[in-house]
Amino acid sequence: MSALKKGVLGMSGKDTQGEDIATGVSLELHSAARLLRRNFDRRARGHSLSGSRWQVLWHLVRQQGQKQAELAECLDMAPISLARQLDNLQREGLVERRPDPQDRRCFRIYLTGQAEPAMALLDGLEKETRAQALDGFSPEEVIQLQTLLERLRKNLTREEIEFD
Amino acid sequence: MSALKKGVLGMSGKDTQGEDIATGVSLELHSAARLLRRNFDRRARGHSLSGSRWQVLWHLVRQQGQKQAELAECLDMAPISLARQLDNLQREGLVERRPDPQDRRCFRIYLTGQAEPAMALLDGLEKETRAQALDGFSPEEVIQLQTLLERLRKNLTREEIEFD
DNA sequence: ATGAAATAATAAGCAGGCTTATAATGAGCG
DNA sequence: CGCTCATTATAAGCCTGCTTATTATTTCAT
Repeated sequence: MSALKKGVLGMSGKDTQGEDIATGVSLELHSAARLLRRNFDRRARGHSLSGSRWQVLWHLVRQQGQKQAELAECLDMAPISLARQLDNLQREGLVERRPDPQDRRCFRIYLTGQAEPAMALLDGLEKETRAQALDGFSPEEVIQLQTLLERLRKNLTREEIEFD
Repeated sequence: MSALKKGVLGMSGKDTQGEDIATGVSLELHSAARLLRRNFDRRARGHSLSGSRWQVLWHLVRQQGQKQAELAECLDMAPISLARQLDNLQREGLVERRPDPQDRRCFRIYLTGQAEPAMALLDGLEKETRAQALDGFSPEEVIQLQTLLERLRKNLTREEIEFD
């Protein structure tokens, strides 16, 4: 059964218990993400904001002027999904689509002045949620988690490209 | 600014850089979960299955006979969300709702015989996705990730209860 | 015993993500 | 030039999850 080259799955073959534990990673990841989002969204709802809006704005604060396709890739999100988020953000006056003079197909995305107070609020809410989620974590553990997740994410995005 | 009791957020106050890194945990978690789901769902789509179906079935293989509310709590999911999943799974003949003789309000959830081959297939797909996601991870790192996520999840579910 | 409060499942309707398909524009090559 | 192919944004429609509201039943306190 070539248990040798299994690598990560190396625990397989021993018993089902080992596999169950490994499988748990997928489930934990899902649950954790869902709970995090729910927690954040509950805080943000009153202000007619949300986690997904925050995610987009957070990136824009750090990098404006990208076209939608670029921005979507940075956010690991399908372009159409981002487009709808931008529709909403634009309607609420937080974001601006500026036509690109070089290429009439695309828009460049910028924050408006109104985005600043909204971001201040959202950053606060995110901090609260994060503090709850990471209660009892040492700073090293936070970095550890962050690093592991980053590697996982890169493994999966790399895979996306190879898929084509 | 009482930077002392900040705990996890202890890096704040120094500079924005530290906060950005900490904030990244939320974003990474979201992205990782989304990519994982997308990867799995792409594999499963051809068989008219999905990650969310797998999640429910996976739990049922290990514990049958729970009522929906109990099952939903195990899965960190709102009861109504589970209900709709069960509707689908039932329609496809993978799951059964049996009335509880003691309490006519609730059903007990069981797998049918048809569930077994579907689970074999899904477990295989999940293994593939997981292998990609965790490529390059040592077994210890997988455990680490799993453990950190579990703690995070528990922090957030504990919080849910306190919310009431 | 009975009426009020809790609990189980579901319905209605929204938000966010994805796939697939389309229209418009740009790029490249004959 | 002109034709094909790639790319940008969007539309239509599905899946999954949530909140809030409803109905049926149970529990419990009086």
